[in-house]
Formats: sequence, C-alpha cells, structure tokens
Amino acid sequence: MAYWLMKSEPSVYGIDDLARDGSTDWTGVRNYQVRNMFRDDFSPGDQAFFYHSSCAQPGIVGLMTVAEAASPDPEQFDARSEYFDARAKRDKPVWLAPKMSFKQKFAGVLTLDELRRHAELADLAVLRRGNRLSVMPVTPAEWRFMLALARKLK
DNA sequence: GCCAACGTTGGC
DNA sequence: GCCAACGTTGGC
Repeated sequence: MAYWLMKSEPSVYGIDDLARDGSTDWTGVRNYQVRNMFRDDFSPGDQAFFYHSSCAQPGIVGLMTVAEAASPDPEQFDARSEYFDARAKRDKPVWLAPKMSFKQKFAGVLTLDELRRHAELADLAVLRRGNRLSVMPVTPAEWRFMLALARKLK
C-alpha cells in the first residue's frame, strides 16, 4: 500500500465537497508524470492526504483512500470541457482518473508553514523547491509523522 | 499580481 | 532532437 499527497484548489473542489460526495473521480489531471503515477502506482486501499492549494491557508485538510484504480478521465472526450483533449479517443485514452473516497476531515489545516518546521519532513516531495506536481508520493515514515501532527490540530 | 520553476510546443 | 518561447502552477 502506498501513500500520496493530492492537491486541489478548494475554490474548485475542496475537502467539504468530497465529504458531501463521499467519493469522486479525480479528473482534470493533465500532467504526464501524474498520469503515470495514476497508471502504474495507484492501487485501491492506498491512502492520501487532501491538500488545499492556491488559497489563503495552503495545507493538508484531511484524508482520502483510493477506492478504484485509475480509469479513463471522461472529460478528455468532452469537447465542452476545459479538460478536452482532441488527441484522446475512446479506445485510446490519454488521461486517467482514480476514484477517491472521503475518509476524514481534520479539525484544522496542517499548514505548509507547519510542515516546513520539521526536520523529519526535510525530504517531503511537496516541500521541494519548484515541485509543482499535483500528486506526490509520501513515504510511510512521513505519513506517520504527518498524521501525528494532524491529530494535534484543534 | 509577481515571479521562480519547470512542462510543453513548435520551428528548424 | 535541440532549444527558445510560451504557458502553467502555486506560494507569496
């Protein structure tokens, strides 16, 4: 089982949306590195941090699990979608989306500031300069440490 | 709204 | 296949 951190802008789709929906297809990813992670590394049962980006308080706001392995992202076929990709065909999809289920919303935000404060997280992918991927791996040790931080949130 | 970082595009 | 120009991300 693997651990992940997945970014989303709360103004587009935030933790409260996922809590309401119960589960969602993680659509709209148009980056090949992330596509390949979805394809090769995402398995049902994997756990993920839900990270709010491009907002007043960037940080981790809750937990999700991978409910279903990645399948073709339907928005790539929809000419009206902003995620439409003319190169994608039904029998030859380009983009994938895993199904994620809501697990938990934290009592507060485990902020980027707070994450940077801990030597244990020095190698955390999301803290590395210039890393703009919307999905990044988290090691088991990092996961445990960050969960402990999250439990202290008020 | 700025800008660093890096991915993508397209001319050659 | 190189690489400059352009686009996007996302914190600040």
